[in-house]
Amino acid sequence: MKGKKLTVRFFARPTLTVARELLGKYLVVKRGRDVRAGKIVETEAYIGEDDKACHASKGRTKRTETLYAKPGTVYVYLIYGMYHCLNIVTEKKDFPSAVLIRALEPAEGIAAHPRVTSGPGKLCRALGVTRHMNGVSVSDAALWVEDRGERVGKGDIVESARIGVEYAKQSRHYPWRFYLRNSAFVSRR
DNA sequence: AGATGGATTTTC
DNA sequence: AAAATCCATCTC
Repeated sequence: MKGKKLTVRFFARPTLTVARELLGKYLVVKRGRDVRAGKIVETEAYIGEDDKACHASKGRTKRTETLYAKPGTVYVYLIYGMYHCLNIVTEKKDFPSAVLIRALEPAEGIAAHPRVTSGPGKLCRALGVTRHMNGVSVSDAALWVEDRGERVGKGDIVESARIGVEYAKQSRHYPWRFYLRNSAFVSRR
């Protein structure tokens, strides 16, 4: 199955819009002949230095530099020493914002079981994504997002508070997590 | 130079 | 409830 590759322009828009519209799109990772893909079923938005849950709230550092890159840039970081999280930078260069990919429905090259991609750390392991991919662009040949023509209606999308960022007190009031209502592959069911 | 603490997952 | 495990960032 082949789809239409999303351009940088798709990501150069408000982060909440990108987070919503990524649902139902396909994330594809290619390494040599090894192609792995999955439908995006859960995302979270992280927006700007004022967002306490966003890594950029600490300012521009070596680690967060990627968040300030061009839209469409992939931001991968290591968490808890064991897991990687994959984000795609949004909006515009020098404004730190990104969408965290939290769950996939396996499509190609991944076991079709919710267990392997239902969570940001797990899906990176399933896709073979590591911090070495930090800074690559979705316009490169290693990783991209494509539209396979699946329609996602407004009623298919559930909004909720983000996971694991309770310390950012305001986060409770910002429903910046989005997932497909009917997906069995969402984390924290 | 040493301490600290995660946008997680699994297991006891 | 707590371990597993590493590195960017903070503190001295």
